[in-house]
Amino acid sequence: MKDGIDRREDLKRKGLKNTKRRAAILGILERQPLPITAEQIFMKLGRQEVPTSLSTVYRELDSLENSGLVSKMKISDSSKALYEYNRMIHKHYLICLGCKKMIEIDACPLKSFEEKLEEQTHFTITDHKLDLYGYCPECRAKGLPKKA
Amino acid sequence: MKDGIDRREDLKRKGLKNTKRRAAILGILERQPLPITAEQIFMKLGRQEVPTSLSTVYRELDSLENSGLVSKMKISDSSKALYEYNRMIHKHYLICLGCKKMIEIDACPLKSFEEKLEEQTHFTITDHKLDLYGYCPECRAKGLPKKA
DNA sequence: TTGGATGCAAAAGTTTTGCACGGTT
DNA sequence: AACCGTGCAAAACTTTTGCATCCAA
Repeated sequence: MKDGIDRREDLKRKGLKNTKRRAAILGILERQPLPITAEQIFMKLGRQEVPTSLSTVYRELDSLENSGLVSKMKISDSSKALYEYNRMIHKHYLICLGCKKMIEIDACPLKSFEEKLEEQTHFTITDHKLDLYGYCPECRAKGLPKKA
Repeated sequence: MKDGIDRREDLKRKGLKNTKRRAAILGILERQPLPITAEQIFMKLGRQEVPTSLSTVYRELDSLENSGLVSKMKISDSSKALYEYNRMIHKHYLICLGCKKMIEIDACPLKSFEEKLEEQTHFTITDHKLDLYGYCPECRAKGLPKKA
């Protein structure tokens, strides 16, 4: 976990001012093991006595994303975007279609696949998005997925 | 390419009425090699003299998706959803970050990876979402991605 | 005839923006 | 002082919904 000084360094390097709200948002994201929505951050800020408007939360997340400190993602076709602290570790998520719980997956099987595709398509592949979906043991025990 | 009779059969099997608009939307999607937005379908309908309200387009896409005839997807964090005729073929897309062109990829390297994950997590994995991103030869020639 | 399909307008939900003011450097 | 950050309200944008009417089976 980074302290205030480290955080100030991160921001300074990116040319961002070290404001109370910005530091609080980064701190929340750093302590969060899984991606969360802008609204969840907004509510946590309130509880931590750093009242912040929702529009500021979105604006901060946007600049933190542009500076590379935070990543934005969407799962499936859910409406709200999710944000996570960018730990610079490539990873994927396995998401339960029943209870929506997410599990972090560190392994990634795509390196050689991408190399093959680059040869075939002459694209330069820079990135990919992979999420897996299914049912966790608990939801299976509850009889999910429902059978017809 | 399916004709009107085949299309009527598809719909009937799903318990959907064979209306002019529904058939037109299915026809457009069938002829489309790549996923398109609701708005693009809306505009194509106008050009084909099947004027349709945008809300009906969304409603139709929703029922066609529920019946399994059409698939809905979102790429990256783009705002609009994309729809494609469900050809019952598992596939992925490689998307150029410069010009947004999409290439269909038929191969999928995830089967054994999913089996391993099922063992490790005790999830039942039913699906996944994989899109690849990069730059096509044309955009690379134009100097994309821009270097700092 | 009857229930689904449709258009229109309004609403919903998430995210963005204009503007005036406040805080950091 | 200069510039970025912030709150508030309003707007933007995609998608959904209520309701009256229409059409296919």
